[in-house]
Amino acid sequence: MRTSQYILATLKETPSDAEIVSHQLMLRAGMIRRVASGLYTWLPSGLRVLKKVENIVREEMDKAGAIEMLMPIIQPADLWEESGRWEQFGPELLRINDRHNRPFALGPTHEEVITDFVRKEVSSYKQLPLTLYQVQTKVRDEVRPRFGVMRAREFTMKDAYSFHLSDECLEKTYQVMHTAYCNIFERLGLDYRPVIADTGSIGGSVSHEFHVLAESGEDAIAFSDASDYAANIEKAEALAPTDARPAATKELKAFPTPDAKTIAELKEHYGVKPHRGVKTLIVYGAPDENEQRGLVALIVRGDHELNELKAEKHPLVDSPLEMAKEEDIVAAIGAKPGSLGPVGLNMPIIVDRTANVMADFVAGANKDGEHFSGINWDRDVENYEVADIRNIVEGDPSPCGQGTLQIKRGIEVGHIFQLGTKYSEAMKAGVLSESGKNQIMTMGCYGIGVSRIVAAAIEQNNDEYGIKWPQPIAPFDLAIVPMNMHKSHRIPDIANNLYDGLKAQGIDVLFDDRKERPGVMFNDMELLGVPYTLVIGERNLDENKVELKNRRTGEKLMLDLDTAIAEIAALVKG
RNA sequence: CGGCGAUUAGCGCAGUUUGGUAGCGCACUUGGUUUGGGUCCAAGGGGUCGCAGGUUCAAAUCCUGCAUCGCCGACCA
Repeated sequence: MRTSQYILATLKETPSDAEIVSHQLMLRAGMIRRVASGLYTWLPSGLRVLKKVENIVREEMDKAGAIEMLMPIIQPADLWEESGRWEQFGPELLRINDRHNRPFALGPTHEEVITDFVRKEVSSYKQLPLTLYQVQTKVRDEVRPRFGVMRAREFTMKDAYSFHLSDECLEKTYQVMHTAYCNIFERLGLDYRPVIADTGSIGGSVSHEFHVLAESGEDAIAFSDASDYAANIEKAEALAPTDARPAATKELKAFPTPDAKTIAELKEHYGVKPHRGVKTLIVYGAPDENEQRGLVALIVRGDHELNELKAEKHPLVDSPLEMAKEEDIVAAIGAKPGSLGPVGLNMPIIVDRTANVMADFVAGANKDGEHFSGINWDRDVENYEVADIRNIVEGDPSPCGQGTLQIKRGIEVGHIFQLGTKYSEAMKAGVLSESGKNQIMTMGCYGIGVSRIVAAAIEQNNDEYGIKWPQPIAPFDLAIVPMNMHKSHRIPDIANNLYDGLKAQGIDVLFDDRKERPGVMFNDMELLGVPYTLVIGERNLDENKVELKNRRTGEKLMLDLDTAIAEIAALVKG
């Protein structure tokens, strides 16, 4: 490609609404432009990267035995009603009506369509197991799109679905896909981790997320410092403390706290250290046989956070978890939030494991402007349950039994699930088994955020000059930058010959043939992150040399003009 | 969905307090100059100042409504 016939579209200034470095650099390097909130046009340079990522994903999927197909973005509402997700999905599912006023959804994912396809086309156990995939545009009407293509409303995703007769067979394919995912992120040249994850709205049992590690990541991941255990923070178990609860030494005593409604204020005005008190959170309980929801109290140590996901999995708690409204709390307890505690509380109480080993602690007195000190479990609070309902914190023991936990941030770029029969059962997707009986298939699903990988790769590979692409996904392998070509007799011929020769070697070359000053060209190529720059100037031609610069290492190599093509080809492809 | 802020040329911004003919830098066009790391000089093109209404002799500027975009929050009692 010649820059004179290309649209480089680099910017000197950073558009003001770009927050994180990948978004800024994608705009500045001329990869994307915003069309509306969360909607982007991919410019040629951006598309080149996107395609390279896509192709690596494709090659590894094919190697893993998955078969590519393509499903529509627009999907009929009936399929979503069948799976129950038409109601369940919420406003993130973008819904449209056609000219006959029939309802459709723009697909945020394709479980319904693929399950419908397979139940119609696959009828015998002999056709299983089967893994199908596509690389396609997904639509999710995000509450808050941000960070450019990182959280866009329209994005490119690779989604694969596997179908099996048994859970054992599903587990086998799941492992194959897990390995394929690791291969993909290795080939992309990214620092990543597979982590144990929650299954969320997609459903199912076993699940792993693949995270690219980056400070700007939206997810927190807990790692063991002594094993390869890694889990999404929302999923990491907080083990029960090994220390036994100390004996009670203090009497239960009320004290006035008119200025304290929060743990922080309690510390500031009354000197109560957060880890010596507990937080009492009131949520709605699971509905009873009359569909009535009572209240449930959740208690965690003052310096800990409630883990919503863990709490809503408790049978007493309604799912999804919902914090009680203030008027319901006042009606049931007689005190407002800020003065609540477990003593004399007339509702089910769930106590976090760590809060359960506290003695002589502080909590609200269930009377506005009053707290108790010297509270002790069993003596002052009799009926309660103990469960793991808090987020882990750095330094907690690892659930794997080895080492302590550390927390890092990551960008979720892949997520794989053992779905089980959630969709196949709802949509009656079965095949005839060996014994001639209809049997519901068990399913797996495997997603990779292709466009998000592009942004994540930049988060991990940039410097003050711009992007530093890993070779396999760079928009171009090499840029030819001639010095003052229009003033030279021999440079145009030599540059053109090198350009043709390198292209013939299958190398993606960007030939900067603009009539620009050298500095402009160097800056643009560095911003765009092209891994190698081949500089052709009179100075070195006198010795029959050209200069090859490595974007990542800054290393400069002087190449002999006659052997340059072969040497570059070996470097780029090796 | 709640709070805050922004909206003036393709991009980055000033002008709004105190109403009086729309500005700067970058980018773009033309000519010259320069040429191994974002040259310099000169001349140009480009705007219904987000939209609608109001006040006024006069509105980018004041008032009202709306839209769009962004940030923060959406359990932390």
